[in-house]
Amino acid sequence: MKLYQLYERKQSVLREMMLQDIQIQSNTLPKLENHNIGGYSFSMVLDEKPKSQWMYSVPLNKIYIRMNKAFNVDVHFKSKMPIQPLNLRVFLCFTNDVSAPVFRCQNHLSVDPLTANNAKMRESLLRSENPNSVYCGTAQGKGISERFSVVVPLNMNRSVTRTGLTRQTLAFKFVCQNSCIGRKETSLVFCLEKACGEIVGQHVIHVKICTCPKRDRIQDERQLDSKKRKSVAEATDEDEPAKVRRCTAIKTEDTESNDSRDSDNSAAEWNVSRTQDGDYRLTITCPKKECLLQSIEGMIKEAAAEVLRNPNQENLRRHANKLLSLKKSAHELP
Amino acid sequence: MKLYQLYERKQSVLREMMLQDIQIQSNTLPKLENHNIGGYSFSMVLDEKPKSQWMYSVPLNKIYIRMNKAFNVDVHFKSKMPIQPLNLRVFLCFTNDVSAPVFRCQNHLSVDPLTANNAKMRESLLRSENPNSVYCGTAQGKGISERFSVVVPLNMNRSVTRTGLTRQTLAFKFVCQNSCIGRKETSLVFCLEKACGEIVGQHVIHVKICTCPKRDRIQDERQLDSKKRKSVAEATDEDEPAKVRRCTAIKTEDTESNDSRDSDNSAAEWNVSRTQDGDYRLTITCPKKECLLQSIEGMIKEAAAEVLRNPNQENLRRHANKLLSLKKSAHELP
DNA sequence: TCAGAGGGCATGCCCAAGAG
DNA sequence: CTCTTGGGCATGCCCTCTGA
Repeated sequence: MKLYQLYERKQSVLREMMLQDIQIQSNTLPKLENHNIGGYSFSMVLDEKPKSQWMYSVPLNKIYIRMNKAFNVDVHFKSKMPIQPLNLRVFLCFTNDVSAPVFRCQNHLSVDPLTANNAKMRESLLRSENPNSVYCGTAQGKGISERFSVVVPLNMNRSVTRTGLTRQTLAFKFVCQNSCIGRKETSLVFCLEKACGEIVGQHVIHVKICTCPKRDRIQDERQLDSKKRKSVAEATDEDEPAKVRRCTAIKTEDTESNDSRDSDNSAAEWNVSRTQDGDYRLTITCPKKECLLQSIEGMIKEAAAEVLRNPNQENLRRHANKLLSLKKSAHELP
Repeated sequence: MKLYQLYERKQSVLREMMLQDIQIQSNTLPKLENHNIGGYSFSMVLDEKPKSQWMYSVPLNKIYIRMNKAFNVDVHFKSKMPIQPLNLRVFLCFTNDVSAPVFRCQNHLSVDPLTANNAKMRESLLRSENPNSVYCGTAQGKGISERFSVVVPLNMNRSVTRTGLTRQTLAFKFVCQNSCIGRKETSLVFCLEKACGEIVGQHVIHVKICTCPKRDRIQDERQLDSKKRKSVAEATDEDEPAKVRRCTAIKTEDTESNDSRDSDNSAAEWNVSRTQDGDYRLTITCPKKECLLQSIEGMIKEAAAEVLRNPNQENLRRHANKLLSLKKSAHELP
C-alpha cells in the first residue's frame, strides 16, 4: 500500500468515526418499525378520497393499490430549533426479508423507455409524484442509504405553522405489482431525515400492489378476523385472560413506539352527554396534544377491530375513516 | 426515382416472377392446415412415453407441456425421385392471429444470457434439440420464411428404408409459457421443405405450454365434450340428423386434407373373428396403405371421442395411444 | 352509451400426502 | 427419504351488468 493511500485511509477513518452514529442508522438493514427517535413527532395520515383508486386498511395498516395509480400521504412533524431542512426518504422492501433488494420486473422495465436522464428512476419500483424528488441507491445496496430509495425534500417554508407543526401532502405510485416480484409481501418505509442523513423518525406501511385492491383487502381482513376469532376462542377454552391475549395480538400488529410521547393521562377530563337531537356526544379534554392523539389512536384501533368483525358494513368503515380524519385534524392543532 | 433504381427494380421483378410459386407459399402468412401438396405423404406421430413430461390430447390434437421440457415427434415422409435433401421448418404462431409474431417474454429473456453465437436462438421461444438446427427469421417477419423459425435438416441417408419411406425422431422444447405471451392460444406448424424452400407438406399441432399440463388437458377435453353433448342435444331437439351434425363437428376439428390420398375403399376386405382365448379380433385388408391408414385414423377418432365421454378411464386413453402406435407402425410398413 | 363494479375463470405456485 | 401427485390458493384478466 502506497503512502498517500495510507494517508487518505487515515483521514477517512477519522471521518467515519465522526459519522459513526449516522452510519449505524443508515448503513444497516432497515427495520420495519415506527419510531420518533429525534423527537419530531413524525407521523402520517393516509388521505383516502372517496373516488380514489386505492384503499387503506386500518386494521392491517396496509395500502391496496393498482399499479400506476397515485396515492396521497399527509406527513406531519414538529419543527425543532434550530430549524433545518428535512428530507423524507421512502423505499420499498420485502416484509419478510428486509435484506433482499426490490427490483422492477424485466417485462415492465422493457416497456419503460430508457432516456437520457431517467436511468435511476426507471429502475425504481416506487415513484414520487412530487417535484425535486431524487432517486438514490444501487441495485446492490442493502442498507437504508445504499438501496434504491426516493428522497423528497420537505418544504419547511411553505407549510410550517406558527406553532412549529409542519404538514405536507405527498403523492407516490408503483410501477410494478407484487406479482411481478415473486408475490412476496412488501412494506413501504418512510424515514424523516436531517440534511446530513441522520434518521430522526420512521413510519412503516404495508403495501400490496395488485389489480383488485378491494377484493384483496377484504380477503386479507377476513383472514385476520378469523385468526383473531380463533385465538380468542382458544384463549377462552383454555383459561380466563382472553382479553389480555387479544390485546397482545393487537399490540403486535402495531409496532409503534414513540419515545417522546407522554403517557400521563391523569389530568384528562372525560365526558359523555346527550345532545338535544338525541345523539350521543363524547368530550375529552387533555392537557397535552399527545394525549389527545393517543386517545384517537385507541378509538381507531377499536374501530378497526369492529370493521374486521363486520367486513361488509360500509358505515363502520366510514366511521374508521372519519376517525383518521380526526387524527389528521388533531395533528394540525396548534 | 433514379435510373439505377429503376434497373434494379426491373431485375428484381423478373426474379420475383421466377420465384413466384415459392414466394407465394413461403412469403405469405402461414395457414393452420395440414396438406401434402408435394405428394410426400408427410405425416407425424407424437411419441408420448409413459414417463414423459408432456401429454398429447388426441381429440384436441394438442400438446400440453411444461416449459423447458422436451417432447418427441416422429416425422414420416415418402422419398421421391430424384432424391434430394429435405428440411423441416418449425415455428409457433398464434392460433387466432397468424400474422402476429410470437416473441419470448422479457422476464425469461433476461435470465437467458446472451453469448457470442446464441443471439438468434435466444429470441426463439421454440428450441430444437436436434443437431444442425438453424434459427431463422426476424422479429418483424410475418411470412413463413421471414418469421422466427427453426429449420432442421432431415437426414435422408440414415433412416431411409428400401421402400423409400423415411422416418426420423425429432425433439423440441419451449422456453416460455403461453401465459408469458398474453395467454393466447398457439399452434406449432411443421413444414416439409425442399432445399430451395418450396413447401411440399405441412402439419399443424396445437400447443399449450403451462405448469399443469394434465389439469389443463383434462379441463380442455371436458369442455370440448360438453360442447359436443350440447350440440348433439340441440340437434336432437330440432330435427333428425343429429349424427350428421356430430360428424361435422368432429370433421371441423381435424382439417387434414391429403391430396395424394386414395379414398377408394371398394376393394377392402373386412373380417371380425373370435380367438381361442375368447378375445375379439378385427382383420381388415386393403389394397393400398393409404386405405389402411385411413381406417386407423377413423378408429383413432372414435377412440378420441370415447376418451372424451369418459375422461377418467385411463384404459380408454391407453387404447387411444395404442392406436397411435398402430398408426405409426402402419406408416413404417413398406 | 360508456365506465366502473362484481363475478367468474385461467393459471402459476405452494403444500400435504402417498409411492418407490 | 425423496420425488411425484392432487388439491387448493393467489391473482391477473375478461365478461356482463348496471347506473350515471
